[in-house]
Amino acid sequence: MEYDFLTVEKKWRERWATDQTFSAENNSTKPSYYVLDMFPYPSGAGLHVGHPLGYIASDIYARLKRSQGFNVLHPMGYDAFGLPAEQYAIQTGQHPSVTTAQNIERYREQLDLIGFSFDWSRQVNTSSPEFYRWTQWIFVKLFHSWYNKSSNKTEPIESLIEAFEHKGNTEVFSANDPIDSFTAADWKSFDEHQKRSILLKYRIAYRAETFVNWCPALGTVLANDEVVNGMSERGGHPVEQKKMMQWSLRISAFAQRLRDGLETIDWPDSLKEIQRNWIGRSEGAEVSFQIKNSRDKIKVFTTRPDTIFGATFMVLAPEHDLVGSLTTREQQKHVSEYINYSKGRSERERMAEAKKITGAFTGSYAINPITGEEVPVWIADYVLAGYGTGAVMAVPSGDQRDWDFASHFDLPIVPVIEGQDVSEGADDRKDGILINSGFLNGKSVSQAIEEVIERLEKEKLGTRKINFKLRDAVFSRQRYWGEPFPIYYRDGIPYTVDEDKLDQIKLPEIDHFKPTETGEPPLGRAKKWNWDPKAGAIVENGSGYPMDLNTMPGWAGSNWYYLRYMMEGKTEDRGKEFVSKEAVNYWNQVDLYMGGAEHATGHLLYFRFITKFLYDLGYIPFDEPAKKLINQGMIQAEDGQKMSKRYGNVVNPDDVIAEHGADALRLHEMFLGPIEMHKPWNTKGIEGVSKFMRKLWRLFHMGEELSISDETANIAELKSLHKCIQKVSDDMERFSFNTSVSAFMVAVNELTDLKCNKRVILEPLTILISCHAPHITEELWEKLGHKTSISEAQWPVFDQKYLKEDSINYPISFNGKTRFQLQLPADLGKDEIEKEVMANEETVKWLQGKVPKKVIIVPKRIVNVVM
RNA sequence: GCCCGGGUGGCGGAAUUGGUAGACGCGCUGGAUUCAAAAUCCAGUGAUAGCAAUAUCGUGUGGGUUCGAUUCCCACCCCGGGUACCA
Repeated sequence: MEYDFLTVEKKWRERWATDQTFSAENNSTKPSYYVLDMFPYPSGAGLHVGHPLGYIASDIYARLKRSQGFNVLHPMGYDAFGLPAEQYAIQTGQHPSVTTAQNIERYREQLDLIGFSFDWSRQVNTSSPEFYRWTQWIFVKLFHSWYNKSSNKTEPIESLIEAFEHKGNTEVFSANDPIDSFTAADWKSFDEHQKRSILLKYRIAYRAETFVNWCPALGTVLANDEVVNGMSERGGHPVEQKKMMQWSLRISAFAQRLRDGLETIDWPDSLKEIQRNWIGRSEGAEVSFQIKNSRDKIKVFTTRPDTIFGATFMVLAPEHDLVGSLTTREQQKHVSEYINYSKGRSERERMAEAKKITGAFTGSYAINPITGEEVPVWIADYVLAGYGTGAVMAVPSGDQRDWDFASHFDLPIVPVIEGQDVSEGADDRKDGILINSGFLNGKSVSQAIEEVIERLEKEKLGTRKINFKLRDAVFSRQRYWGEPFPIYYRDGIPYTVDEDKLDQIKLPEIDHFKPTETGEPPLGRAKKWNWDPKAGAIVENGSGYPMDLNTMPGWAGSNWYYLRYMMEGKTEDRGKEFVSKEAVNYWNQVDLYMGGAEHATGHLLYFRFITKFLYDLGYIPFDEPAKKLINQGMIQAEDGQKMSKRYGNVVNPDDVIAEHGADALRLHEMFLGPIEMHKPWNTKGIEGVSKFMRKLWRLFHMGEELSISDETANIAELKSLHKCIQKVSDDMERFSFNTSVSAFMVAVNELTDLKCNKRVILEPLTILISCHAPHITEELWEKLGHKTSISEAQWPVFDQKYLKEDSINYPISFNGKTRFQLQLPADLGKDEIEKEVMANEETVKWLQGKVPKKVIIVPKRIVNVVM
């Protein structure tokens, strides 16, 4: 009888479900191991064969760890808030929760077919009130915290208030935007409105008017990582810069720690590099330029303070705060025309026309703090309002953009490094000897940087400064299908709903999911969306304080979901904490996190950020969420194109499973190539793994009957088995699943040739294969008479002694070319081999009495005689 | 432009530390079995020359280090990813 995968797979699918074979225990004496997948967004399209690739790999590893005696947490859930469900709702009028529930059901069916060892009892759904109640709770914590740069950690806002009460804000060193200083007495004289306005500028979750990415087509703001080439990541609509009042998270305060933390985690180098570039650290100095005949100062950031003698003009971003006061009467018209022009250019136009040089002179002059020279102040949109101070000292000899600008507007270009050629363009050399630079002449670049900064700091004209590209993350969205903010407003000041009342803040029912006629977010349509703090309840509009109308972005739930899985039981039963101390102490960090590299600057950064935040406040005992991360590649269509409903090239896993079985699908996906590689789906190849499974099945059977002997094994059989144990164990430990599949294909072929049907060989072989192909091995395991699941079987132990050989064939080569081979006993030492080689008849014949310079012996490989 | 990866048969890919390149699978060729097919099994399969043993060449290109290089170093070409007025 041939292997009947349909019947066998159905049997074990049901058995695993009823026995709850893979549910993890929080009380266990075994060591813990946490294998996590990036949970899917349940879209209407269902899964294609590319989606489960990472899940299969992590499932294999989770099964391996179980066999090795670990208590394994391997959960799954749904990242269910988001735009597609909402857009579908706008089109059809169906509530997003209805379509989301349908999609989840479909996903579950598809996932179950593949035979994953997920602990479904711990499933999470970010859009369920029981879950998002805790997302809201974390937001409340973010709101009631500030970043203390002196202790370099997050602290409760109470410690800031205490500092204000004692010393005002002059000695508080925080990661907030600069605000006016005040004394302890001032603070005490402020009313609540004033105090709260000031505190808002310090909070980790704060509301402020900033330049944000506004997408008119989606009707919402977007975070930087959700914008690709000036277009929205979702839908590809144009995005423009707009100054708006929005919630933001102060992730920039964590920039240095997010960068440093990369050194402590085992993540792919390429991914760490992407995060490093995104965080974008640069060392340099902040320098103040006094404006001539004015009290105003322009602060600039530069990484090259040594070139300050070459700074022949200044450029401000058109949005810079000082533009108004610096513009002289004569230049007024000119400047405002330019500001209007640059406002009218969309982000995309600016990118497309990057080479176009534009700008306007303000009429003012700044005084170079080192040379005392007067330099003109210009505005131009090649200087970004959002980076550094929004102003630069332009050094056209060293910076190409400054050079282009200087050439176009006929401004002076002064070389400041020996040998600099500025006739054709800027000459951006990183080392050399300074010239035309007063007291820096003759110094090297690195020396000059140090001396300028020292001088600036001594004369209080500037400071050493490290700048980061990482911007604070805009956290509010003008959408319906997301977590509502637990925030209400009194006199325009945000207040949080009390922690114990958060379960009141559920998404309100509304009749349409579009923005209101007055341009408010969809929640503006809710008839009952006011808060009564005394009653602790949502009340009819007009009878309480208005609630915030925004919702949180898609990544709000996904940045902490991994902690929720640590709690036992269904979401609604998981107690009064987002995660218990006992659970988080037992499971600790994620040991293996599997997911796509496309989340490098989004989810994977926020995930690390929120972990550091919760660590600072003492809720969790670690400040990096995942020790090891593996990025699975993408499976493309056979022509290398992306698999998508749009291109009609989707291969459905259900169809593959119906034809070849789930185990064949699993083996085949692993066999396609290294896990992290992008690769096209190959239909032909699956025949190979189907053939392999039939061979495996036949190894246990004689005709229809199970045919297993209790004889002891011979050397050849033991050698075959132990070769396989060694290779498969090594390969799986380094996540090389394609070669581990090869290894047991080799073993099955060898044992078939040896006509081996011995229990002592086949039983451990089955365990080796069980992680990759769980259904067939479970069936064989039961046929062998075992009462427990194969996932509880112990991983076989490798024994070197079975691989030892009696003799080794040494290829003998002279000057790198092989001449002949010599059979020698395997246990000879290097000296003995050399003696044998030199005494050998053929060697003597070849040497003709000459003495070789050296004889190089590489054990088991080759003997090289060098003349 | 800058920063990371990578380039091996007809194809997907092995080669873990510098040590017999091409494991394993697909495809292809020939054979066995069969009325026939499917399935299965056996043999072959980097290129060139040869009946063969064998020889020569061969890991993007050119050079270098080494007894020995897919692996290390230098220069270049090509492909993939990230990022981009970041001062």
